[in-house]
Amino acid sequence: MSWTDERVELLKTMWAEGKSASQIAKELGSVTRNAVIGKVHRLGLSSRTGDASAAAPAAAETAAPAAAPEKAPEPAARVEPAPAPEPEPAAKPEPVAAKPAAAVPPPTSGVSIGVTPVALPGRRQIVPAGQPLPPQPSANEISPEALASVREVEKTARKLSLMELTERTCKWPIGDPATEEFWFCGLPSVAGKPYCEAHVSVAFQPMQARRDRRR
DNA sequence: CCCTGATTCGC
DNA sequence: GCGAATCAGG
Repeated sequence: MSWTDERVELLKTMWAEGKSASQIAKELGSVTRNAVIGKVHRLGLSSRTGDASAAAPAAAETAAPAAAPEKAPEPAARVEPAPAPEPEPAAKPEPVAAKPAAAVPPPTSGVSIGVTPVALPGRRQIVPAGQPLPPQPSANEISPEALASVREVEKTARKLSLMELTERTCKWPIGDPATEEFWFCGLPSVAGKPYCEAHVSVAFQPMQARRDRRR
């Protein structure tokens, strides 16, 4: 495929929104990030001046490709890009589940039939900061053995922050989101899944096994 | 290692 | 004009 007018327009838009060359390449398809960068330069919009308002959302997109604000009205042309508000997990009142909506809860689609996601840690409802924490995966949902083995694996977690998550890192939350003791597993994720081997095994369980364990 | 954008240069 | 290869950096 080549640089049709529409594709160029898309490129311009996305670039202005602050998306990375690789993201743009992925969305356009049939082009590499190199091609995108090359085009960007030839178009002379490399300095990314058009509009800095959307620069921040782009970062979050790496971890949560779900939905990002497409455009925000910018009153006046800003010369300096607005500094990106850095989401500090422990400082943010919001629960983890609010942001990586696509990351934390197990995917409801793309999962093979007969397998169902189990209750996850941070995901209940909106829990105000300072409130009692949502329980970690409870023992009645996950077998003691599996739980123990996961705890072991978690000792080797990479302890990534929200911003450090990529498509290939395990997005399982570990610890208390309201404190410094919070991070994401970060170990290599299983291809196509949001979690590493260990966490996939607790997140996705055969319906049969799960039913049998219920009280 | 994962990723970023910038540059070069043969096509 | 195009984009792979490469560079420089986080």
